[in-house]
Amino acid sequence: MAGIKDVAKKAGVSVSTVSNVINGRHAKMRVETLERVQSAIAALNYSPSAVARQLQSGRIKTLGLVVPSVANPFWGNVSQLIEKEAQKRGYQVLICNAERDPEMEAEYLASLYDSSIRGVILGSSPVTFEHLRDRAEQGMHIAAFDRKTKGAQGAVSCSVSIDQTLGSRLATRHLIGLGHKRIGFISGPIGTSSRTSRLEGMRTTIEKAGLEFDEELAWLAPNVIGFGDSHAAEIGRTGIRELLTLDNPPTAVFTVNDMYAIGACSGARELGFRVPEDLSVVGFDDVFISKVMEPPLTTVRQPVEQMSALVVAKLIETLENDGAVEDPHIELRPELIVRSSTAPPRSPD
Amino acid sequence: MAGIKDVAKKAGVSVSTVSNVINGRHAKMRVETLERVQSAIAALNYSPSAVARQLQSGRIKTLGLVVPSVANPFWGNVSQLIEKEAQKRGYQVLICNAERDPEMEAEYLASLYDSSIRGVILGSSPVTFEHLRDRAEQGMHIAAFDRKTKGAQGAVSCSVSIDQTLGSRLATRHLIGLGHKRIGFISGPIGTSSRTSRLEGMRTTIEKAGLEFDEELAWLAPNVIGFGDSHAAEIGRTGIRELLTLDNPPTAVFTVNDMYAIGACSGARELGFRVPEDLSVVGFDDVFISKVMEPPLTTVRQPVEQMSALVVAKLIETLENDGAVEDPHIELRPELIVRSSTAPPRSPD
DNA sequence: CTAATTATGTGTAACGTAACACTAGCTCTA
DNA sequence: TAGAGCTAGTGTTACGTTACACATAATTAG
Repeated sequence: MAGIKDVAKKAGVSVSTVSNVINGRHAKMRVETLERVQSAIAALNYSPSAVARQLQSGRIKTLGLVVPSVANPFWGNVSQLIEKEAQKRGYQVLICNAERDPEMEAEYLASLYDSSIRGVILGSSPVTFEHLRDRAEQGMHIAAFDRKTKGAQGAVSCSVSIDQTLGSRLATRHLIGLGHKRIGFISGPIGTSSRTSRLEGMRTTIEKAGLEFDEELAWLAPNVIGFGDSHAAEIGRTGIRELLTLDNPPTAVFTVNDMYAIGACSGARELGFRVPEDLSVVGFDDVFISKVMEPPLTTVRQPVEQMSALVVAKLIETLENDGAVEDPHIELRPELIVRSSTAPPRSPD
Repeated sequence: MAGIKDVAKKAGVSVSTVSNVINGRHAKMRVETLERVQSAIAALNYSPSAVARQLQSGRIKTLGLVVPSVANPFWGNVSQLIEKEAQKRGYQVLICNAERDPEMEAEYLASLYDSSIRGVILGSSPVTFEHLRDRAEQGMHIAAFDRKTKGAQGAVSCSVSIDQTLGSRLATRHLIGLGHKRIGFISGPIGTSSRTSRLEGMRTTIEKAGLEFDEELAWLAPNVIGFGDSHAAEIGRTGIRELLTLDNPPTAVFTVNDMYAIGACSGARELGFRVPEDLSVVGFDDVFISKVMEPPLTTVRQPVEQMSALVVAKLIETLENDGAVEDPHIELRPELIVRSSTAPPRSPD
């Protein structure tokens, strides 16, 4: 309740002086005055209003973070890493769960914009950035996480991602190397850039190996509202059930993230399939649960710590140099982590 | 960049008129004027500054949410539910990962306070609220989630929790009913209200059953920095390893949350113990993974949807009536979900 | 025809802070 | 002793909005 004026009155100085004290500009100030101001601050339990400061200065040290949902452990983890990283640099983070819904994303961006936030990390890798282009033109800087910039020219200021195609190539090669010939693919409603790339990588790897890619084995979740990242495991379960009840079911499956993989393992077991004896499963992300689940999951690891550190660094650099950053688009390499959810197929044809 | 003045100039009206348009007060306005203003707004791509509004009005429709870490799926899920619930009521949510560190909690509260936020949901159930009392006295309203109010008088405005003791009673009784006599307990560094209650509930239930509670079987994680909620499964793994290598190991274990339980299952398997044949495991929370893991986890469910809806309702009510709410402290009942991680002990003594 | 009333806005002071240009009083120097 | 230079501050404006009291013109009532 107490404002800078109250402090000034109490200390018998001008508001400017109080402002100087607050902001550490007491170099040429008599200690006596300094102390009087300080004790007035303490007495009134005064702390400056962040809102007023923002209005005055124009800039806020807050970043927006738009993710599908923090209920998904992958994004929960990433959110935490990003928040920590931003904090190191004196920035706050405002987390938005947009459920991969372009409309919600646009609304969140609008709301962030109105709050004077000009830097946003976007974690949902939508195929198109059209719904965000307006904001970009209004001066928001958007950093894409987990997504290449192709098709987002102009809208995206910087990006950090992994080589998605390499990731699925690693997974697919591993399965082919084990002797699998019919490999399934499970994804949410395709419609994100990273997922499309992962499917593409798998397809070409299979074909390059001289095998046939059966489109029937690529299962894409229907795009049902409220059936998104918060219920990822459910999607995996549904997907594997459909694949395994096919006339000619796959002997292995590659899922677009670990949550789907966990659900797939569960769904397979319900149908009497053992993992990995009857079905090999490869996930993506290397969420911490993958290591402790049964069986421990073979998966493609994304270097999320590094990625998080890089996006916030790049975004802040963009913000503080108003758009001018060298090397704004970074692509890292994923890594295959082989654990126990994959094995040679039971009966090689 | 464009402010209300620019719009006013462009439309040839006063700022007041523009303000009236923005806020829907165009009842007694000529349509012609209204349209002129609207097209000026559209032309300049104007949207009002939330910051300026806040400064002027004093109130912000934003709630703080302090959780241990959204990287923990339980809190990730709760955060999402709370955000959604708040949104329904026109409020935003600012999520803070405080790692159960009282110092970080106090800092976050300070930062929220400076941003004019006066309503905070606290999800870490600290034993004491001393570090937050100052803020409460400055006029912040704190809602405790997952924590009873005992010992927090004055600091906490409202609370929603479950009957923690009942929860652990249900879990313990279930294990005793299966024939277990040596039941272990795994927790993070005790030091949260909910954890203390859960241990107490277990202890008294065991004693009431005429069994002896062996203090050696209550394993509490050391309080290591950076070894908190983000690495919960690791803690469970470490804990069970110590318990199972005891001279007289337990035949069952009750963990303070599902993440620990998952880690415990993993750690047990590493030592050659099968779940549930050689070791029964009961978790707490009923995180979504519990259902799909192998074996599906027996656990105590917290009605998180209901709890989330209730905290935000109570907190907003508190805020809008400035402290006066009827029935501010709500306690719900947890529920035991029996799945496949529990079974009778292998060799009854 | 005058006064009251209605319709349609307008002008200005807040909100709490920071930046910037300013000043009163003193000390030094040539 | 005039003026330059320093010390230790001060006064005012601006940031973008809303609230509230006020103004002007047209319409209506008696």
